[in-house]
Amino acid sequence: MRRDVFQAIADPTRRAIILLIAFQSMTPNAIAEHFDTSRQAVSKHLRILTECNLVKQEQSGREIYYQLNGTKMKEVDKWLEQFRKIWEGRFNELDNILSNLKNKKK
Amino acid sequence: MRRDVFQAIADPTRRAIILLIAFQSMTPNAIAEHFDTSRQAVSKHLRILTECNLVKQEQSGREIYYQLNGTKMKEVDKWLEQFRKIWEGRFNELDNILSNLKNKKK
DNA sequence: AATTTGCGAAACCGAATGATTGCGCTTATA
DNA sequence: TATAAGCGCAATCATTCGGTTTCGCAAATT
Repeated sequence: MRRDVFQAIADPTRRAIILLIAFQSMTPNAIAEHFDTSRQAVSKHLRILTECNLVKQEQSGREIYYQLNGTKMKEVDKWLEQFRKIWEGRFNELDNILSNLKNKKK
Repeated sequence: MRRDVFQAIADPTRRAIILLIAFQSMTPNAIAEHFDTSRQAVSKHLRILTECNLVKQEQSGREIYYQLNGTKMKEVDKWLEQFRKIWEGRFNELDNILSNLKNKKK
């Protein structure tokens, strides 16, 4: 069973849950109310999110509050960092320079 | 068939392919040499990456060079942006302040 | 002209995924 | 104390996923 952040955020419902509890921890029931699936389905998502440390839980009586572990999200950002140079246009600029040189040659 | 960036980068092989062609476009055969899977399997991955616009192709005779579309990666970054505040520690600092207040009360 | 090379598409297969349903446990409420 | 509420877990099921194998086609090579 693969359990990494990338697989966790692949599911749209899971991304919605992450967003939902990002700034306020919530119980499974409260989360489930925001979607048209069962509480058990949400519970399963929360288990996956917990298993890859994207989410922490805090028990309070019979209720369990789930909270986002923001730090873990950094992993995705770290991976993305490798490509940031590309989309920030530096490589496009390089392309332009090369094209210009080509054109001058003609 | 869901075809979005998040689902595309969920697979580790696909992430490796993305990294591989990020700075130099490559043919399916050349890519396949870097993994222990068949060219056809790589082709399937490239199809998925193409379908969600993460990858562009350029034909040259019978060879097809695949190239990363860096811009598309921005979508992930954009989604991540929502959480950046959290892991950058501002919320953790808030937590610390609250804990300190609690301790002082005791 | 015959053969090899590079490629995508289709058929197939076992494993994983996401959802539902039924269950049992613990905690709160009547 | 009996009942209800909140939760996780296990079984089940249809669907998707990632891989291989086989095939056909166009472009190179001989």
